[in-house]
Amino acid sequence: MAVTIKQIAELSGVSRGTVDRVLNNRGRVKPETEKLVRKVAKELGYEPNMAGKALAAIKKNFMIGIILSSEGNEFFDDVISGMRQAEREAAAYGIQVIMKTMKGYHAPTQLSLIKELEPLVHLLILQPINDEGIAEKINALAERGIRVITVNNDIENSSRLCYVGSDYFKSGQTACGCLGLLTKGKAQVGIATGSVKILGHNQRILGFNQIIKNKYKELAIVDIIETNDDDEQGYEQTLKMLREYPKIDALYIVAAGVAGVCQAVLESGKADNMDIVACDITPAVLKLIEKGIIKATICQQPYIQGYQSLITAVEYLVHGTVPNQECIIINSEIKIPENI
Amino acid sequence: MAVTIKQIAELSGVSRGTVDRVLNNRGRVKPETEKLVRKVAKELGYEPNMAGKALAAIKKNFMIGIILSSEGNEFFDDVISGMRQAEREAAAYGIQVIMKTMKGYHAPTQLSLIKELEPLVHLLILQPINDEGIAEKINALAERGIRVITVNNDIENSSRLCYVGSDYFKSGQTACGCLGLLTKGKAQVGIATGSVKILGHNQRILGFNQIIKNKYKELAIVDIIETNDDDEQGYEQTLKMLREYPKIDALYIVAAGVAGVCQAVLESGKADNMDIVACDITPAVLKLIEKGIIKATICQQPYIQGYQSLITAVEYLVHGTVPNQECIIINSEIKIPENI
DNA sequence: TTGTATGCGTTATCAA
DNA sequence: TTGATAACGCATACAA
Repeated sequence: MAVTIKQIAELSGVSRGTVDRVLNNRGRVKPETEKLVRKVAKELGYEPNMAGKALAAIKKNFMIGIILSSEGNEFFDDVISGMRQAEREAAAYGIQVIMKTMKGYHAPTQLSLIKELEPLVHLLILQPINDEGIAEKINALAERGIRVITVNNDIENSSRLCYVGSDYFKSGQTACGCLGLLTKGKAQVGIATGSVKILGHNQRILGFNQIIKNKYKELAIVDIIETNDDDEQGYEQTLKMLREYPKIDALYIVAAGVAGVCQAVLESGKADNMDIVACDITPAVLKLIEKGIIKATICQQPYIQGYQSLITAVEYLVHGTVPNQECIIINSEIKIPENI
Repeated sequence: MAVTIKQIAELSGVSRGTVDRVLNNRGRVKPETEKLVRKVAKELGYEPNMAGKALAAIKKNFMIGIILSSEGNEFFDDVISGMRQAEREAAAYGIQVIMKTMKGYHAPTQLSLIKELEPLVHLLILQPINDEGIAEKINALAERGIRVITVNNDIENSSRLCYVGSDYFKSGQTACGCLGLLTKGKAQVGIATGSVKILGHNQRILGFNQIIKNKYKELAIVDIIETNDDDEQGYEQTLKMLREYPKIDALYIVAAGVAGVCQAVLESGKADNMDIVACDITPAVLKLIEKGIIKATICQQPYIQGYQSLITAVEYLVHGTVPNQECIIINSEIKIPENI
């Protein structure tokens, strides 16, 4: 039988209320009493019961806000599925969830969504735009007692409670590891990134580069183009790159626009001698994987990201659990046709 | 606000007890009353509150038994860690866990452990030995109301509640996919299995073979040896195989004995021209991966297996949740040095 | 500074 | 066949 507050109260010769005040540091307790209660609690090895806490938490009517730049980006479908699952579990605590979505990365738009949710919620899950104003807003919210959990992207210099998402640097390292194995460590590599303005994309390229430097010294990056996450641009830029550097025999596609990039490879007649590694797994990528055009893709488990971010929020509100790492890193997985 | 039994009772003009009897099919309710209550519950969209159930479950003093052939097999260290984590969470329901371990795969030993736990537990998590007597015992337990969850290995023709573990066939497919990419689809492959008597090992080889047949037709399996999960035997057998078939330039190591197998490869001076894919990630495998001797390993996420099996048990006991698939498959992950 | 009473939602027991 | 009531463990408003 697990130890309860009631037992501690009886053994200490005080009331349950007093034990509660001691164990939750609410003050208004005589020092000697406090000492005694703590001693008894420790001796018995008291661990608070989660079900009891959960039930009591219902009365607090917690509300969690979510803001995602998910519109028109199918990557987030799975993130949202994960959040929906976590939302069902949160119902046990009487916690409600309110989600706002936006399109693109316009900081003022995100700011106004934050202001909309601010008066309603006790905690905010945010896929932050990398902008000074957003960082400041996160800090301001924290001072008002509304903590922010960043999801999918992190934001530096802010007092967010934690970050839940992938390690972009490691994702890039993994991509390079795959390409190294595929090419026996010898290739002329072209990189198709989304945008040099997006932190995550750059971090992936940095990781990729680091492995080249330390391990695969005969992989050479000969060009980097930007797709702006767009198939059209990916197509045009890739065609140009392949014309300009005909020796390219490997590609690392860092972000979206994958279908366009691969279209260009096919039309250049180079598909047979090109090792391509991509990121994530949209329906478009899936097709290209199955056809063998893309050899491997590094996936960041969007469902888990969504699920874990909301569960972390619930734990914080209900049990006061602060995540023990500041960054909850969701592993990146290597996917090939056989393990999809 | 979520709907509660109390609200249903008020709106139906009956007591909470009656609502409980209806919704949990306990009988002893007048048909008309039952109909009314069900109607009201449906209209309000009633969903039972998990925290409430959890709290009430404490009084039942549930006990879960676990039996693992884990002694001397470090693969299970992570399985057990996952179980320990789930055990902490089970404490919220007042559920206790009792674990028995054994060494090797002697069915009578396992049977006697089952008999030891039988009078104590409400559910059993078992890593079953593939034996007729064990299957029968599982069925007998089910009839007495003690359901069994198989973990890591499944057992056919039994009334187990569900299986939690990897898909060995798919693991083999994935291994072949990796080897296909590494060798550009052309290689003479040697296979080092654990034992042809162990179901999981055979299923991996079947999966491997299926991908050869359907996709990589120029991969040829030239020999299969048994390590019996032992480094010594792995070493001897591999040496022999490499002498006999000097053309072998790829290896699929299906089970343990990895260090021995690789030692033989190194001593034959063939390491530089040998693409090796292994399974799981023990400290020995880790070293070989980091040295580049093993190019990739297919891991079955032991921690998740342990965690998920116990969580599934808890859900079943507390909420009566029967898993919606008969097999809860834990994904196999491809690991290379960069994503470990 | 401390104790008491009540409620959170579900389940079980006992009485009617 | 039903209803009333008391747990389960924790949190808190209010009384003392």
